[in-house]
Amino acid sequence: MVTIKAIAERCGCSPATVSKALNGAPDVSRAMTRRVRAVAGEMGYVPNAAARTLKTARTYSFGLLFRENAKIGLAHEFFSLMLDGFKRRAEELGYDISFINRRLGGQELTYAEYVQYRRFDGVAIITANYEDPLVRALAVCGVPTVTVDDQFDGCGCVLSDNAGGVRELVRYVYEMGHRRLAVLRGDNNRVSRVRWGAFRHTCQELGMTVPDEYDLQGRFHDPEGAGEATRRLMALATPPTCIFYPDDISYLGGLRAAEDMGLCVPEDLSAVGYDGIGLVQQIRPRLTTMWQNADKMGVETAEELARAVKEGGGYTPRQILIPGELIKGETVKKL
Amino acid sequence: MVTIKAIAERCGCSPATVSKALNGAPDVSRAMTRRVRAVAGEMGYVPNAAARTLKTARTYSFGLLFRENAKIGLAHEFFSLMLDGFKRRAEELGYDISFINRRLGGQELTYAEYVQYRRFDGVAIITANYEDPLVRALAVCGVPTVTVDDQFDGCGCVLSDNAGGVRELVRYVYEMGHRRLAVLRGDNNRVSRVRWGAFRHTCQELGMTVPDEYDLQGRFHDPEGAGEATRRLMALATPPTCIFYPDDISYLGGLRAAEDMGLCVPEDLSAVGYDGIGLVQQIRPRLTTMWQNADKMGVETAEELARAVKEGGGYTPRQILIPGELIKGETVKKL
DNA sequence: TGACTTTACGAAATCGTTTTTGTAGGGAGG
DNA sequence: CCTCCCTACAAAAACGATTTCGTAAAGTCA
Repeated sequence: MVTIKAIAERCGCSPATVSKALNGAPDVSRAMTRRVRAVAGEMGYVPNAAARTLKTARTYSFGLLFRENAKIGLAHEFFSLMLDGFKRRAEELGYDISFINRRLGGQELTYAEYVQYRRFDGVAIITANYEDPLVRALAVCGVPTVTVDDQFDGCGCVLSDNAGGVRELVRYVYEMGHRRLAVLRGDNNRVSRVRWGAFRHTCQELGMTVPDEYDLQGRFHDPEGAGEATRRLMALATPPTCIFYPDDISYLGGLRAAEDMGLCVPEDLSAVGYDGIGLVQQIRPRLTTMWQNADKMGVETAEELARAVKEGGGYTPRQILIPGELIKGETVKKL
Repeated sequence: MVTIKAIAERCGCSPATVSKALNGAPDVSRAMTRRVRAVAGEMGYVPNAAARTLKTARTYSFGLLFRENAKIGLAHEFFSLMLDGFKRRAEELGYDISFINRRLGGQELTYAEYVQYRRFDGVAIITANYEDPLVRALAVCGVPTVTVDDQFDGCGCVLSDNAGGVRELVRYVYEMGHRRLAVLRGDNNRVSRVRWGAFRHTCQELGMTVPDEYDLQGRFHDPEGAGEATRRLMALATPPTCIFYPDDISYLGGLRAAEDMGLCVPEDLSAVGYDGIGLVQQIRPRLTTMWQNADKMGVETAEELARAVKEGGGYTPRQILIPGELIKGETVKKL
């Protein structure tokens, strides 16, 4: 491992000068700078991150808590794309990414302790169980933090415009002539509550009442549950004309259940999803859904976090709302 | 930030003793060890990774090159699950994960240089463009490395049993009575070549000849291309009875194309995929395909890498073959 | 009791940088 | 000529841990 000291010897100067030359300090002559850099290059010098961090207390890396304890972790296109965007933009901004862990040697740390151990410049929480005390403790432990899908004091946050998305979906379905809308809710978390609130509110605005039997508690990414719910809804004396599924994947379960009952989408039953999963758009009938700009959410997370790091104590957290985009597919029939 | 020195003062002992007590060195009395640990606990001491690494030259972290420059990066269930398995197992084994980057300050490094900069204990290359000289240079730069889907000198590697998988698929289709099999190949890389070779070989074994017009060059994860190929195949004077798609996602394009031509799967056309994507299994007709154990591939990658690190110079690279599992769906008709 | 070993701790060097504080030497200005 | 101020470099002190070596004190044994 070639060090700064080795370069100094070869150049006949001091390690201090080498360091400054490599970092482009102003108090090194142009000639010396050139010489040092040339020698460093030909000796194959690569700095040592640990030494640099020890001295400067900066790591230029972000700690990432990603879908911690989620049923579906990476294996969901929406979150994968978000991570992709986050990583790409963070690297462009000069930060690299490490996963936050809880293990150190034999013992178990809290997230906050691990972050302190690694001296991350910032922390991104890309969806987690925000009820978890350990997660809450991490968010407020003093290290610049940006969360996705929920909001904490002092932290920036990036949110999908769920209320706006649902409103647009409901209005579209209404304009297509539907008046009997059923909704299957996702897990009982913030996102789900916001969407449900927007659904009820928009229905009311448009003069539609949602009977209790049209309003079912379900889960995200649960095709089986969605199938079951669909069977119940379509067995009602007056079934809904359109079902709002919590997400595109759940819709697939609904579709299967409907087909099993001999019902065709959209002829006998209209349906909308949420997410805009690319893979689901490949299948027929093309799903009408609200596409979420996952990549942009990831990108904004990185940018906001970089901002928080740069501004330090003077940082005022922002709340960034990312709009979706209505995909008018083939699953909502004109009545 | 509470340091070892602060603890030492509070305990009335030297930093050396604190360090040794915390690390459970044998030459510290039980009483002192207890005292130091208690004080460290109540002062909220967390070690400093940078200082430790600087001194010990170990990081206990793996660098990860993941789907670098791939069209579909994280957003593919197969690779996501692999990453999930890798991360989980690596953490269990005491390593944490950082993405390999190429940026350092203003300048651009090679992968190998970045790995040296961060002093990773090991490197996992979870699929990359292995033709890329930078990737090849990384694999042989001296740091313990495990690759997925390709093999390099001195590196461990984890491979999906593509040959076995294809063989099993072909045999199954043969047993179902099919004799006119067409194949759409994926991108021209190692995986694709292995699969194609196994396809040709098994067909020959079973006494089937594959005419040129049944053997098409395509790409992975390309529904549009697969649709186009399907149209060409089904427009032939004697079309195939079964199409082998390069993967489950491509199959979706084929299915759409077939439906557009008024053909039903599997009544008019049988089809098999590859991967066993969970989402695709949700749609009807259920795809017959070869499920790849992505999670296990990730797990084995972590274990092999940990082994390589532990054994150091004495490590003899192993090649780990992960078998898949035939999913008998509904897309291959009994003839 | 004297010699030797063991136990338990401390001093100090070290890892590779960065950064502060000097300090020569040369040029400018009076 | 003297002073002052740049410029360009060096010396040395950090950063926070680990680790080697040394050494008192205590224990062991003949």
